[in-house]
Amino acid sequence: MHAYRTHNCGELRKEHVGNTVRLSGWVNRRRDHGGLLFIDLRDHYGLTQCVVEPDAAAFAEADRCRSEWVVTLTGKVVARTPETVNPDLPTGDIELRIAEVAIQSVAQELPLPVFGDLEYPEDTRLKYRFLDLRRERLHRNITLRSHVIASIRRRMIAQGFTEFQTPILTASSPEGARDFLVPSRIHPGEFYALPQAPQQFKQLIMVAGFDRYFQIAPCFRDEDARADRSPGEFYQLDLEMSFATQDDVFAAVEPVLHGLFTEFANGRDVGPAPFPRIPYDEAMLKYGVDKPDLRNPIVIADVSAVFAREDVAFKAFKGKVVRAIPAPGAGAQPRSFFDKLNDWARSEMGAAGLGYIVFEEDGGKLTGKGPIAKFIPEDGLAELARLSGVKGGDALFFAADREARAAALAGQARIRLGRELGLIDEKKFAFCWIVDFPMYEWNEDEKKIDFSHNPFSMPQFDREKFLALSTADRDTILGLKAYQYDIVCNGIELSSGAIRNHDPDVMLKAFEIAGYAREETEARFGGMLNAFRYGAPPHGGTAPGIDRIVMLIAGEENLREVTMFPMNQQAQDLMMGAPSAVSAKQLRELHIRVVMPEKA
RNA sequence: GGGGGCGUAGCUCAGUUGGUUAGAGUGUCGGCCUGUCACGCCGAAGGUCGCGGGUUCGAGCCCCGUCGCUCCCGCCA
Repeated sequence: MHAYRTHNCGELRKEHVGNTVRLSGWVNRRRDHGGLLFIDLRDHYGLTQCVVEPDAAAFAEADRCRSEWVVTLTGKVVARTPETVNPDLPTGDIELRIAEVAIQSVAQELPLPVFGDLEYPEDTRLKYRFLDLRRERLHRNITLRSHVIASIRRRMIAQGFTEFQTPILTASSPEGARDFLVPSRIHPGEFYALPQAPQQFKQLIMVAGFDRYFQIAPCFRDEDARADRSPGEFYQLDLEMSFATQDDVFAAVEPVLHGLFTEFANGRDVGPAPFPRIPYDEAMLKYGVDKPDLRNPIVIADVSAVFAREDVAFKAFKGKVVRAIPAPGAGAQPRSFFDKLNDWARSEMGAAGLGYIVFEEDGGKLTGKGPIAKFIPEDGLAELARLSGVKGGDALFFAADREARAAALAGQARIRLGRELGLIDEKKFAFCWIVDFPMYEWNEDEKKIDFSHNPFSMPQFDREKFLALSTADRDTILGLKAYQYDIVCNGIELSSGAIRNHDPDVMLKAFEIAGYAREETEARFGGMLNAFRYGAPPHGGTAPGIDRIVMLIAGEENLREVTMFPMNQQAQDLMMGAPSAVSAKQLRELHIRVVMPEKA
């Protein structure tokens, strides 16, 4: 007989009755009935009830066992009597009659119980991650993550993509996020950087003629964490295609994501492919964000013209962009509902307020109630209702400000209203592409033009005219769109991608517009720029976030619930104790001297 | 860097206007129990109330500071 097990803890059924078997696992639960002792033995595969009586030879040893001890139990499989069958357990028809007990490992009193499904504080869970991972929820999520990644690999390979690895120690690149730096021992004063993404490498792979690349790629960015943003590191399904248009990329990615989410939908609805394609400008108008949750039926309308009318006397909105956010059925909400939203807009969004009108229908005629309704004549109200699509019993909220701020406030109000009015269908995955992102944006602080997203994207503009642009063409430049797109699901940005700029002249010009001298661009992106001078195929791709995909499929709101060994919000690994100080010898070898920040 | 929330037994939490010896559940330990599967019953141990200072006759509770965790803004594809 095998030293540890003949079967796993989720395996035994009626047909095994009469067999002598050996199981190993953790003591999930111990129930001592005096004349009878039950031990539920747990492993990765399941749970098996084991039982022993006081007159049995193995009783004394079994009686010592406590929660989370690791033990090997040997004995005969017996059928349970009909009234003691446990229908909730796959192994519930049988039990193991313990004849032999071998204790493999004992456990101290647990800082985090494995049994049960109570919530525990994050720091305890992170410090004792190995215990938390034994618990059903995390164990299931992490296993799911593995299945999701396996499915992604299958689907990508089926679509003709080839997986390649790219370096982890590479060069710092100036754009985007802060880099993690690794000091060089051999080259004093010089540093490697961990890749923020394999962006340049995958473009070089295209130049090298490999045509369709993918990788489950680790990415490193030294920025602050959020619930949907792990500190430091995360994984992307990085992919790139040669001789591909934007539509080709969409056509390659849609079946992978649609198929993947359908495979793991578990009763949830996955909207049909092709996914809706929404231009960035339209998204900002209708949803007030560039990552709209399309499960939320609310659509924002621009009603600036109504408040600009001479017969509309509401001064606070004059000369401003006014966005209207319909709140279906909110007419039935108490006054406090409206006050709360107004308070939220003032305190958290820094807005002047969130005005509203409650619409009532009276014999086919629409009337308005609320603080600002009286400033608007009857046909003005009708126009508001027409533009926003509200009807009797609905409320209409207003965000008034400069355009960007009005859009942002309206967008956040839309999210809040959707949630609070229960308009979100939780059993749905709503995908969309956001397309035509602006190439550049105005940096108000530094009074200069910045790349608004990925600097390697191809501008949607005639090549010769682009090369001829000058700083005098500011409005044209800020109006430029790029072949740059995002995939969004349920209001979460899953990925961004682009058709790349593979033309060295256009690239140098693109950087020049953003304030990088030609020599500087050559110095910083020389590797890639140089490659483009030796025959570069037109190419493009994208990189959906693996962690966020798993989070959506697992129905979790936090990345730590789908990450095996996550760091806390302060980017510390509480289990391993990272980051940590290193020895003086290590620092000397790396030619590094530590200068601590001065205490304020 | 800034804002919100939280911090009381190993764990989850309660603790009234500031008032005797800070409680419950769970876990641990001991006793009883032959069919439980969140077993049941009895008992015991277990607390620098995050830390420091202040106000007060008296502080878990009020004030100031500080530390930790978390959510958000800034930052970030």
